[in-house]
Amino acid sequence: MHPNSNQLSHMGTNKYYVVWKGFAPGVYDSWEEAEMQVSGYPDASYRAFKTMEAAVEAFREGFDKESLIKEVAREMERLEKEGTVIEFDKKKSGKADIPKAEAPAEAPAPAKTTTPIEKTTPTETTPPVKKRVIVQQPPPYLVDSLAVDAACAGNPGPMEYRGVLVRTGQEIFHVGPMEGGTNNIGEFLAIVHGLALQEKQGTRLPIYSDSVNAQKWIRIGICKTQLEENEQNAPIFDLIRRAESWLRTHTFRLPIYKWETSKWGEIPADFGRKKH
RNA sequence: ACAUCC
DNA sequence: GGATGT
Ligand SMILES: [Mg+2]
Ligand SMILES: [Mg+2]
Repeated sequence: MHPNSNQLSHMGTNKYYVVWKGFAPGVYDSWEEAEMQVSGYPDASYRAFKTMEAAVEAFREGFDKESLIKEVAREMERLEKEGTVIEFDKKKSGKADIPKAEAPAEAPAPAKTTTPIEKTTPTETTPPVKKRVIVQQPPPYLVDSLAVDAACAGNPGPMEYRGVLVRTGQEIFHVGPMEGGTNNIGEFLAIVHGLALQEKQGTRLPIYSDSVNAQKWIRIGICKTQLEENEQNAPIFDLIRRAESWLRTHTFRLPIYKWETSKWGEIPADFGRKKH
């Protein structure tokens, strides 16, 4: 469901758009602005509000309350259908066999409110009267960074990986699909590719990966996969050897950080094809 | 258990 | 539900 941007296109829009998860979370007063922050962002979270006050308040909550409520409602319905009895009584409960209900989903912790960011320095092209960005939270991660991720259709299965600029979502590299890889091989190769490419380009963006496993393999300089080589996946093993060799023969390194998926949502390089 | 991939 | 990994 997308807010409609067509109607009343003249004389400025009257809605306010909260972006909780997007390239630059904040409150925007035009769908065009908001859309730039959410389109192409995995699991983007955003909603339109009628007034700036409502929007700012909702943004400060740190998450989309509306969708959380709907989630909880769906869960209640599901439990009801299963015949699960939810017990709201306090400590004292003499009743013997009441099936235990799952704890209701907890509200995510509100985004940490750190110092308000200075507005992106207005250029001459910025409309002077009306600020377009009403509220802007600095994201908890480094925006000047490269995000990498891998995917495979089955594990093992056809494997691919890519890297994107966190700031813009722009894809910097994309390899595959290649037959018969594992998730972990892909996550490993993605990081090495990010390092090698940046050395070649002369850039030094820190790298985000959501794979603790791959980060460890980078540290030890070895792809410790248990997958066995065969004819089908030979090209992947070729790549692995090249990657390990690169790590051995180059001292060039960059900070590699854990992308905290549970707090920040899917890494921007995600392929967005998980179930659910 | 944690982190991922389907 | 199943696989890859520490
Ligand atoms: Mg990943
Ligand atoms: Mg992913």
